[in-house]
Formats: sequence, C-alpha cells, structure tokens
Amino acid sequence: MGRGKIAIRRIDNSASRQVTFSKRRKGLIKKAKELAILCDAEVGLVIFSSIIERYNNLKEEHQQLSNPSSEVKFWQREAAILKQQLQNLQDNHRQLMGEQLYGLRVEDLQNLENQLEMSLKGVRMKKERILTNEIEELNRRGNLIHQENVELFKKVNLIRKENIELHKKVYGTRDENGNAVSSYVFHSGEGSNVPIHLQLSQPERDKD
Amino acid sequence: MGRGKIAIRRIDNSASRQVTFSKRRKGLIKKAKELAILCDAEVGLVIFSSIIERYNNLKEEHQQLSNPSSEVKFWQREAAILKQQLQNLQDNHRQLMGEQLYGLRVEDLQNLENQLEMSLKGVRMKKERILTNEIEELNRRGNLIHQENVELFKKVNLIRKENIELHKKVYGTRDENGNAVSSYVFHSGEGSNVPIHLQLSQPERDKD
DNA sequence: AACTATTTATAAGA
DNA sequence: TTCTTATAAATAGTT
Repeated sequence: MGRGKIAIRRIDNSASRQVTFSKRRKGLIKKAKELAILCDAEVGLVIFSSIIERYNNLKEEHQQLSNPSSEVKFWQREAAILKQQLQNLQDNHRQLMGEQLYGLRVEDLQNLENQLEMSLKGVRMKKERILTNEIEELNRRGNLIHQENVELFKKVNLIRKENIELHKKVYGTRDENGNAVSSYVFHSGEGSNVPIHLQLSQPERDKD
Repeated sequence: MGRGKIAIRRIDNSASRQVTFSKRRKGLIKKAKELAILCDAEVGLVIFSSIIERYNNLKEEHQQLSNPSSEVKFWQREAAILKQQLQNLQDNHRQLMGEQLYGLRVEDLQNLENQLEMSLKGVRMKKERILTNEIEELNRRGNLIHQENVELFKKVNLIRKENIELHKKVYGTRDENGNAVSSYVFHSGEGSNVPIHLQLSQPERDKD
C-alpha cells in the first residue's frame, strides 16, 4: 500500500529502514489499540528497534566529524529513549497485568505468573549462556597458560636438581647452614595433567 | 476500510465483535511480522480474547439446550485453546528472549530481566491484592462473630455472677468442694475492644 | 468462508 | 521530521 509494492524482506538502505520503522510502528500501535477497543480484548505490544542499529547509523552519519562529544550526546539520548521505552513497557505491562484483568481469578493470575517466570528463566539462561561462553574462553586461555607454567616448572626443577647434584658434589647432603636440602621445591601442577577449571556455578538448565 | 466506516468503540453485537476480532487479529499479526522483517526489529505481540466473553457466548447460544455435556465440552475446548495460546506465548517469548537477541549483551539482557521481574511483581501484587481482599472480608466476618462472642461472654458472666451471688447466699465464699470461687471466669475478649486481625503477611508494595 | 466496495495504511517523493 | 498523494492492503458489510 503505497506508491509501489514492496517485497517483505529486510530493507537494505538504513535510512529508509528507519523511516519505514517509524511509520509502520505507528500504524501497528494504532491497529492494536483499535482491536483492543473494538473487541474488548487485551492486546500487549512490544517493539524493539535495535540499539546497535541506531548506533551504527550515528557512526555512519558522523564518521567524518568523529566529534567525541557527539558520541556522548548519542548515549545520553539513547539512555533517555530507553528510559521512555522502559516506561512504556511498564505501563503496557501494568495495564495488561494490573488493570485489565478484572475478570481473572487467582488461578488465572497464577498461570500468568508461571508464564512470566518461564520468560524470566529464558532470559536468565540466555544471559548465563553468554557468561558461560566467556568463562569457557577464559578457561581455554587459563589452561594454555597453565600448560606453559607446567613446562616452565619442569625446566626450573630440572635446573634445581642439577644445582642440588652439583651442591652435593661440593658440600654433601647439607647446605652451608646445616639445613636438609629437598630436591622438588615446586609441587603445584607438577604430575597432575588435569586442567584447571575456572568455572562459576553452572546455570540451571531446565527442560521444557 | 470496508463497505462502511465504523467508529472505534466496543462493538455491541457479540457475534460481529467475534468476527472482527478474528479478522483484525490476523491483520495485526501479519503487520507485526512485516515490521519485524522489514525493519529488522523485535516485535512481540500478545492478544487475549476474554474467556468470560466466549463462555457467555456459549451460554447465550445454548441457553435453550442447557445440555450439561455441552458445558463440559466447552471447558475441554477452552482448555485446549488456552494450552495453545500458552504455547504461542511461550514461543513468542522464546523468540523474543532467546533467539532474536543475538545483538544484545549481558547488560541489555539484565535490563530485560529487570523488566520481567517488575512485570512479575505486578502480577503478584494483583494476586495478593485479591487474596488480601478475601482476607479482609474474612476479617470483617470474623470481627462480627467476635463481637457476638463478646456479647455472649458478657451475658454468660452476668449469669455466672448472679449464680455466685446466689451461691454465697446459700453456701458462703467456698463451694460445696471447699474451692475458692472467683467471679470472672471468662476473661478472653472481655474489656478489649481491639478487633482481631486474621491477616497473612502483607504483600510488598514497592514504589516505582 | 468468500466476496467486494470502501476505507485505511503507507511507499515514494517533496 | 512532516506533508502529500498515488496506490496497495485491510476490512465492514454482504452473500
């Protein structure tokens, strides 16, 4: 519906994607409200435009300027927009959950509660998956460093042993202060090939 | 957009409200999907049609039949529909929260988590408000019964006192077994006009 | 569930 | 961003 027909696929041009987003969001909100009023239904609508998208837009637009204060301004504006969106979402949810549920009983509310808890679990899982990945990456690096350390320890001990043998030949089994000399000074890591595991408590993974 | 223009207000006729609901819901979902694809945005849509509404429709349609098995069938169908809606909602949420959030970082996910927690709080508050109301009603009734009891106790004590006075006149200050007789037997409730308060722990009420 | 006369949404341009 | 307008799409009433 417009001057021409368009195919429903991601609009490549960033600017017109933004324009279309604004127009269609407005339309969608209007239709959602109409449906709610006309049919006495409860309609919740959540629309996110990508933060990254808007940030990239700004960078594209201002890449020649590269003014450091413009970046600050971007984030300030972004924070304000997010705050507003959060407010809208909260209002939305409050309306959906708090005010328009006159007909529902404790039982129905319990269902909603369970549902929201599941969503929350989903978000937490996603978050924990990211954290777990980061931790695994750290583990990988940690293990590499650990392997390096093991090799270094071996070398150090080898040199120590050689020194002790040398010492014995010169002084016997006691050093110059009369103390007993033990041959393995560094034990940590040596002998055990089990990699260290820098892992936080595992996230719950529920089946559903 | 149709044969005639309509005003955006609740459609009185139940049947055409139902038809319009179906048509417009379909349209809204289509537009939401288009927006999501065209503008690479995340769009979540939740549409509830009222359970009560559909139940009343059934009752209106079948009021002459009043077949008890049709009511059973209604609730069975209702359960199936609810199950489906729940599934849709979960899919919706899973898509919104789990799959389409590639670009978001732990920080953004934390925001979503906070948001969902607030929604959850809202639902719980609503639930607890209902429970609180029920408890208050019970309190009201309890207080009435308590008042009745207080009055009854007074009467019983009055009669006791009279009996004791009578007893003294006949036997002195000791009863027939030689025990001391005290004049106020029932103390509970007497004298204190503070109503009893059968209240569960108060729900949290956060400011936001 | 289809049909179609209209209204409404919106793509492109200014 | 906002307005304009030609045109596509949605849908109200009808069959």
